[in-house]
Amino acid sequence: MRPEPSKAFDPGEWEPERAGEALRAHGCRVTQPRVAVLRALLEHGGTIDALGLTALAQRYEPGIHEATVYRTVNVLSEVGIASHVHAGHGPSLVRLAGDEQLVAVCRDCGAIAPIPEESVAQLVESVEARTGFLLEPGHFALEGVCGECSP
Amino acid sequence: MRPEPSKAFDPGEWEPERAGEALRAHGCRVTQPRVAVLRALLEHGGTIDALGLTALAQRYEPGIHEATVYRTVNVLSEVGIASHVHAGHGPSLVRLAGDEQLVAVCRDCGAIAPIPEESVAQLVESVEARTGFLLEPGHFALEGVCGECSP
DNA sequence: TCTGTAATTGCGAGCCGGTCGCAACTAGCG
DNA sequence: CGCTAGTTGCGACCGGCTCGCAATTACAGA
Repeated sequence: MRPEPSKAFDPGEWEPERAGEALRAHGCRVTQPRVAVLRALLEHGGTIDALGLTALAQRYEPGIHEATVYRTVNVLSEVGIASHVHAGHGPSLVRLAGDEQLVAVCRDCGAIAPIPEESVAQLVESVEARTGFLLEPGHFALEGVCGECSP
Repeated sequence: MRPEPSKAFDPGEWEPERAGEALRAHGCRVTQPRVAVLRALLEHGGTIDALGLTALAQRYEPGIHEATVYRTVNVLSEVGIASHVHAGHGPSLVRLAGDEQLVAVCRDCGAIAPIPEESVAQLVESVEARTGFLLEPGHFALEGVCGECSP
């Protein structure tokens, strides 16, 4: 799910150990559920919704509760390890910091496609030049219909 | 989308009578609740959420139910009279067709800026060519920081 | 290593925007 | 004017997410 080898995110970036330090540095405890969520994010390596993330995290922490995943994601965001993306419709998405990228979500099937870096740069630049707005492409998603869902 | 991007939207465009024709042309009935919602949209003249729209519509059709407003908005969208926008968290917004444009919302002050038509076209084209995704600008909003909120 | 204690978790209830099924109502054709 | 299928009102329901609370647990300090 991660087609950009050039600017590729290095998963080692947030190996549990380093992430643990980041957490402690913010006065947060390093708990098993949190590590499980982190590992799930590392394993998945891309953008994922809370439900999927919970499912993945179950592998490392079988009893982990959905609410805990939500809380953990918030903590990870505050600490700068992860960030959440609000997709127009449907659930919001999570990904590791450093893997931030503008994505498009299919309104019919929910498929997620990364937007080519070049198109993003073009947009950001052009919008800033003309409106003064500095877009934050990592924090929102575009909506549309994917190739498979459109006739 | 409509041919006149430079000019402001003319509310007269969707006077109940013309809207009625559009509805009938799609095999839909012109009912009092629908007219009430339409008048509320005309009266308000901008983007509004379903709750606010319901409140406004009550003036013309006192007993109108929230579910009816949602359904009506969907119908109006299908017929091309209105469209809905997803902006970040919170409820989605409705506006009259013709008032459509991709907008950016400032994450700090909530300011809304229209994105230049040209930048949008560029983005849509480039994304479609490279990912097969057909974006639907006007149905979602971009997020960023406006000129005044960023130093 | 053991202990105290405050952060964290699991759990279920709850909130909120939005949708659905169904019986009653009504637009509008004939 | 009567028929009938599209609509409405209503309440139950759904999915995403948050909250309150008792039980659990990380980890600083003894």
